[in-house]
Amino acid sequence: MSDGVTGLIETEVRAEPRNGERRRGIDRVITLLEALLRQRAPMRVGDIAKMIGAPRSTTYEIVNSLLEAEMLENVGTEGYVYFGKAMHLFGWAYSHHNAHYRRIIETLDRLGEETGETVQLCGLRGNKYVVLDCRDSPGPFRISSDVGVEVPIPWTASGRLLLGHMSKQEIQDFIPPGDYKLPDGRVIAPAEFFGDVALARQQGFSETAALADRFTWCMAAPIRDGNGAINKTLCFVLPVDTPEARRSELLVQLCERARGLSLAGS
Amino acid sequence: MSDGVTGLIETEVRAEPRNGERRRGIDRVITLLEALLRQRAPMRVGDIAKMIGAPRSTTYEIVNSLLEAEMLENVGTEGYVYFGKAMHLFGWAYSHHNAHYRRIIETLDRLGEETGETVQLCGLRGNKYVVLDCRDSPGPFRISSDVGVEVPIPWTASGRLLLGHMSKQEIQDFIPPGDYKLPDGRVIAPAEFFGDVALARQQGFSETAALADRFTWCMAAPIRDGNGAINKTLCFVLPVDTPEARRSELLVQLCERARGLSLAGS
DNA sequence: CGTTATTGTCCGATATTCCAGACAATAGGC
DNA sequence: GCCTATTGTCTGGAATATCGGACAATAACG
Repeated sequence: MSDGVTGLIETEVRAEPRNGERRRGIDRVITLLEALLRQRAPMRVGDIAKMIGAPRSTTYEIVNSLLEAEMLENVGTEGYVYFGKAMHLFGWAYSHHNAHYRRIIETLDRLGEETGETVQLCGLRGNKYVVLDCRDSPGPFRISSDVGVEVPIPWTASGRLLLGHMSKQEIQDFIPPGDYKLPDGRVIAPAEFFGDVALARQQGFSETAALADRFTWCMAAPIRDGNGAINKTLCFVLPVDTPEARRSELLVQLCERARGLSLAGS
Repeated sequence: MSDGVTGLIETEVRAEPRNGERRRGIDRVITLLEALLRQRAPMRVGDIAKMIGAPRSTTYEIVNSLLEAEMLENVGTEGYVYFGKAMHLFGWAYSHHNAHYRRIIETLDRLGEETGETVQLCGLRGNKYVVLDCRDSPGPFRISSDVGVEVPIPWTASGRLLLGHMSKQEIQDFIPPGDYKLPDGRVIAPAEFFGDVALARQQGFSETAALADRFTWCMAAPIRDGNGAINKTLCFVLPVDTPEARRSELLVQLCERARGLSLAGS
C-alpha cells in the first residue's frame, strides 16, 4: 500500500457531531460507506461506530441491514466487515453503462501495456482529486496512489487541468486553504497555483515534478466531455529521473490518446 | 447487450407491497439500488418510484440524498439517474481488498488473452447465479451475459458446481421451482439436476451444451476457498460447434488455472 | 387551446426509527 | 481472581422521517 500520499488517515470523517442530534438512517449509511472507503480495510462494528460518531446500537442495526443486502460482507475470523459483492456489481454497472467509459478503460489498458509505465485515470470527487482506475507499471517502480483515495487538488498535475473551467475566484472558494500545504510541509502559493492552472489550460496538458512526493514525475492530459469540459484526465506517473527524451515521447502519446477519447471538437 | 439470457426484465422487484405500510429509508435505498441494477439503464425518478413501490415524494428525497453522496449520478439531458462515481470506488475497494481476488482477476486476464475465448468469473448472489467479471472474446462471437445480471442457477454449468456442498434436500429448498424452466420453455427435471450437481462434484468440473441458449457450450471449474468450499467458478463460454479436441484442451487449461487459484489442498 | 400526464417541491401529521442505556458473555491485563 | 473493555442483543420512549396529498410548472396530445 503506497504510503506516500495515502498514509494520512484522519480519524474524524467530516460530520459536525452536534451532540444529542438524531440522524437519518440514509445519512448514516452514506457516512459509513465513506468511512470504510477511507479506512481501506475491513473494520469492526465498534470502531465504525466510533469513527462515524453513531451509537453502537444504531451501527449494528445498519451494518446488519447492509450485510443482508450484500452491500457489506463479513471478512476474516470475526467481527470485521468490508464492502460486499453488491457494491462490486453496482460499481461495475457504473463503469460500463456508457460506451465512452469503456473506450477509456481500453485505452488505459493499451497505454499501460505499450509503455510499461504506470497510467492512471483521474477525476474530481467533491473538492478532492481521486484516481478512478490505474494500470501499475510491472517494474519495481510502483508509486501510484490507490484508487479512490482523496488527495488535495493542488498536489497533482491532473488537478491543474480539472480546474481549467474555473476563474481565479472560483478556485479560491473551491479549494480548502489547508490543501495548499504539501505532505513534506512546503506550501504552494495560491497565486502560483492559479498560474499553473492557466498554463495547463493554455498548453492542454500539465506536468509536476517531485511535488506530492520526491520520486515522481507526473504528466496529465485532459479528456473532454461533449461540452468541451474536462472532467477526467489520463495521467502517467513516472520515476522523476526519467530522461527528457523519453518523457516528451510519452507526453505526446498521452495527449494524443486523451484527445482521441474526448467527445467534443472531434 | 446480449439479449439471450438478459432480456427478461420483470417490473416487480421482490417486495411484498403490503399497502399502507411504511418502510425504512435504508430499505428503500437497498431496493432502489437493486432495481437500478436490474434495469441496467438510467431511470427517471418517477419510474423508480413505481418500480420499487415507494411514494414519489420519498423517492425524490432518497434520490437527492444519494445524488449528493455521488452514489447516484444525473445522466443524460434531464431527470435520468444511474449509479455514480462513489459506487465505482466502493466496488473497486471490494474487488481489490484481498490478494486472492486480485490473483483471480489476473488469471482471468491471461486466460482471456491466451485463448481468445470468452472467460467469466461466476458466483452466487442469494439463490441466483451472477457473472462477477468477464473478458469477452474479441471475435464476432460474443454471447456472454452481462456482469451482475441474476440468472436461475439450473441454467448454468457454474451453478452445478456452486451447489456442490448441498444435499438433495437443501438444493430443493434453495432453488425456486420456476427456475427449472429454461428460456425456451423446456423444463429441467429436478432429479436430473441433482444428478448433474453430483456429477459435477465428482468430476471437479461441469459442462452444459446449448442449455440457456442454443448457441453456447459452457464449461466451468471450481475455485475453492480456504475451507474447500466452492464459492466462485472460472468458466468458458464457447460457440456450441467448437471441435471436441479444442474443447478438451480448453477444459484442461481451465481446470488447472482454477485449481491454481484455490486456497485449500494446495 | 383546452385536457391529461408528467415532474419537482413543499407541507403537516403520525407511525416508526433511531437513540440511550442496560444486559449477559467473553476477553484480556496484571 | 479481580478489574476493565469489549461485543452483540434488547428494550422503551421520544424525536422525526416517511407518507399522502396538494401545488405550480411544463410537456404531450388531439
